[in-house]
Amino acid sequence: MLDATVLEARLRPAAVTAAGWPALAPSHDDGTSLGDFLSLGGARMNFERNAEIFAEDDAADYVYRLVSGCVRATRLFADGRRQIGEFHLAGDVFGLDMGATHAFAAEAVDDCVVQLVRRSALFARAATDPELGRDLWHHAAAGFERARERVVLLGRKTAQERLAAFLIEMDTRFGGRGSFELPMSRLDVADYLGLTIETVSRSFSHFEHEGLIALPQARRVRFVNRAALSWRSGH
Amino acid sequence: MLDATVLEARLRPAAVTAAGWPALAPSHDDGTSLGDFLSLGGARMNFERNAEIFAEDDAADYVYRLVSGCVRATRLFADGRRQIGEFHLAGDVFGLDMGATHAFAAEAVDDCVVQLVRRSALFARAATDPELGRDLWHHAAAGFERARERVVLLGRKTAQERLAAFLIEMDTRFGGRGSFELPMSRLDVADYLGLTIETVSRSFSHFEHEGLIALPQARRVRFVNRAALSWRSGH
DNA sequence: CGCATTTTTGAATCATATCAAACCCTGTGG
DNA sequence: CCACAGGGTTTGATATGATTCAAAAATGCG
Repeated sequence: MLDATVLEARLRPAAVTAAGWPALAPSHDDGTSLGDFLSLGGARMNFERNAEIFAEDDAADYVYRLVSGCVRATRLFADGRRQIGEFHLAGDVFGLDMGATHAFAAEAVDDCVVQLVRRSALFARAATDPELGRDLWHHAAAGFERARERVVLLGRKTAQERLAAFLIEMDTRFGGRGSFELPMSRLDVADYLGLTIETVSRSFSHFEHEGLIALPQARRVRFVNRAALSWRSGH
Repeated sequence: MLDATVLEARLRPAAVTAAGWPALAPSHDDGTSLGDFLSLGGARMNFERNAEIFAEDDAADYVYRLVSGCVRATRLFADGRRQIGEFHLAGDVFGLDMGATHAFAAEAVDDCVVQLVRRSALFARAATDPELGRDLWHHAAAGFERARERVVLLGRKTAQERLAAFLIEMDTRFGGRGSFELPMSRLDVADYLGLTIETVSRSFSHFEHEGLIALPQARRVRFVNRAALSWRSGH
């Protein structure tokens, strides 16, 4: 739990330049007063593996911050096809839709702890707090940039390029140590990358046989040749 | 490339065409003070068909508003693959990236008139104008929502579903009259939908033969059975 | 008109999906 | 300690939607 002192430290007054809305290093985690707003004011809730946090078309009255665990944003077709829009990891703020209802459902990939506040409270505060307003823009703009990169990935990359890009993204988000545990199943990865579970599994095996990664367990990934993997991602 | 010097050169009176921008239906544009800010303060520039407005990795110092014409946001791979991130139509604001450089290039699909202001001017104003701050959020959030829908389209829809969704999107943006002229080539459509030009052409022909659309000319589309087309889009 | 560009159509090929089955964990209970 | 069960993962064989290669037909333009 954050106390007021930690909050002060995170507000980073030095970041405000003459321009007013400086370009911050893009990151999944806002690490800004938006996150702090959620951290401090938010009620806490637990969700177990596969629990629905909110459904598509649910009223978008709350904004969420993931304290721990992993969440997937999903869109389900009538015929069973599924697309995962994004994965959220600890620290990420999600559920902040523009319309009155959520455009994607949110489900717990594993056991999750989230904090939530009313969207109206956030907007009310933003009306008087210019820094929070700037952070809201940052949050939306960062989401936009990630989504555009995914458009490129899904529109033009091969199965192996998609998986390589995914592994590098996950490594980066887990700290860039080149070794991490995936919280999601192969099926989740497939629905994130616009592929089938079999193609994802085959691509994993392919990278392992090629010596780009090691897979001590199915969900445990260790980079053996990061440069080659990065090359394979198609940049 | 568009550095400040080149910009100055291009801003000479010759480049500034005659009066008042036409009252075009704002498609993606918010129609808010963000658009107004660009409309009122912006210098005007013309670009002819296929001209580059800015390149990928160019400094993102300017924000643009399309007065007339159509612009494509493109990402080019080293091996020639291309993905179009979005099409911008009259009224749209574009080029407002979060980072220091543009993540996509912008090119004129047909002859275009754009207005532009320095991003720093926009941000400076946003620091003191809460309404403009809110509009910036709106702009980014709307872009985010569109990009997410495209993730679903590219990740899970068939070629025909993609084209149907595209035609409905274009019709909506052109006023929803069920009859419109596409400004872009089949190749542009293909690179927008993550397909090849042949597959796009075949899908057009298929819809025509099925009686869903009429194609008096290749780029002139008239809806014959909108409901069926909408159904085909996979929603 | 004649030439370049764009679009359409056809045939062959390929990457990925689909169908099917085996494998491998990990927890449970005899 | 082993048998078993169930979810998750991998692998194999085949099918298919989209791509690629090729060429004809429109379209537009000087």
